[in-house]
Amino acid sequence: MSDTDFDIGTRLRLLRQDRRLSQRQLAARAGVTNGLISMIEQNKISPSVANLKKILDGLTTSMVDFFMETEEEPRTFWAHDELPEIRSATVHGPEATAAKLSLLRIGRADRNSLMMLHETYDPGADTGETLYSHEAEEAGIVIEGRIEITVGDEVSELGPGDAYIFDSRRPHRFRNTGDTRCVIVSACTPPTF
Amino acid sequence: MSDTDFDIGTRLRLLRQDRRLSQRQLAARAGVTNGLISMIEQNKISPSVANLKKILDGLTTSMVDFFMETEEEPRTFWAHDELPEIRSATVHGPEATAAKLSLLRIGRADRNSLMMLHETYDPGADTGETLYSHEAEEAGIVIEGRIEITVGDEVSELGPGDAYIFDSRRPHRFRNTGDTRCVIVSACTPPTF
DNA sequence: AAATTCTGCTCAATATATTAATCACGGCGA
DNA sequence: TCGCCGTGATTAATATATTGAGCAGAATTT
Repeated sequence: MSDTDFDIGTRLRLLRQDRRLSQRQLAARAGVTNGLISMIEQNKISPSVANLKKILDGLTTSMVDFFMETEEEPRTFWAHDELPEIRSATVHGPEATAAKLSLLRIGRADRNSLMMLHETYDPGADTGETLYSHEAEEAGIVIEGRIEITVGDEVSELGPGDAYIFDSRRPHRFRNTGDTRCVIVSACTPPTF
Repeated sequence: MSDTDFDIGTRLRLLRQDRRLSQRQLAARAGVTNGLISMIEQNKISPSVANLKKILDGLTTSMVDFFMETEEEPRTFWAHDELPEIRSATVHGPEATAAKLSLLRIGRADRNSLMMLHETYDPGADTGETLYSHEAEEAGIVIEGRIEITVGDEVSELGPGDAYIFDSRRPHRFRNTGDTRCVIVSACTPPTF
């Protein structure tokens, strides 16, 4: 809820009004219906990129230009709920209970040479064996709860204040085997995942 | 068919493979299903911008960066079927017969100070009264067929070789009243529509 | 080899976007 | 005031995207 809904609607509306076009006029140019444009401008729907492109063509604007202004400029400070979530998927555990895993990202692969994550593991959450990525190192420290971490053939359960550091190419897995949620703060460099 | 379908699929696939992620891994990160990613990579569907954003977040890539490489660099030459179409909508005439109007664009408002159009009016096609846009001038010459042009209170029917030039702020309308299609080549500056 | 676990792709069911038509509101002219 | 045409918003019907499960093939392990 923090990231997926950036305001396409008003951006489009402003652009259209700048061109002095009504929704119907733009619709005719783009080859879509006016209702669609109305919905989009109210952020009631998320248009397909194909249709968005049609509309932008009608405004003689490119995708890049459109998202350029939507795009946030390089920032320094972020409120917690502004942090983009990477793994929002609900991982289904072996039991019926679905375990959740949340990764909030600080820094971006294409802008920074360092990336941090605020990781929250609900009881039962499990990353599964992950691939070895490019040359990278990652480290972290447990803030709250307990977590079982496997790196290569080493296994350890860490609690608040405990920490880890390893080469990302070694296969690794994080599992919350307890019944209380676990919070970790980690960092990696370079942020190539 | 020339413009709306730029190749998002392979661009996404390349990006994913560069990150050494499988479709499922990426899907988990993005919070969507692997099937969806498969479809998108094959260009079988056009994803919603919301879902594309989710996926790009999973790849720690921004919309701008994504479309940047999709974007064509400044070009000089264009094949006819590469020209982007502005007004692809089928305008329904008063009769049951739907009249078509096609505008192919040469040059872009955000890059050029001059824009040209290759306009094709099927029999019955009609632009309707258009708004007066910003300060601009437009001119054109008829290549094929005949067209009735209204500018302000002046009306004239032009044939092959005939031409026009006027201030865009004056209300204007183009109508093909004949039974054969009409082709016009026009130019305007600045291209603010 | 057989079993296991990947990979990406496909299909029916479902959710969502898109259309086409209509609505209510406001401005404008008779 | 009445009707007419413009605007943007809304609705039910339709088309499309998305899900969730299952498929076959390739690579690894036993």
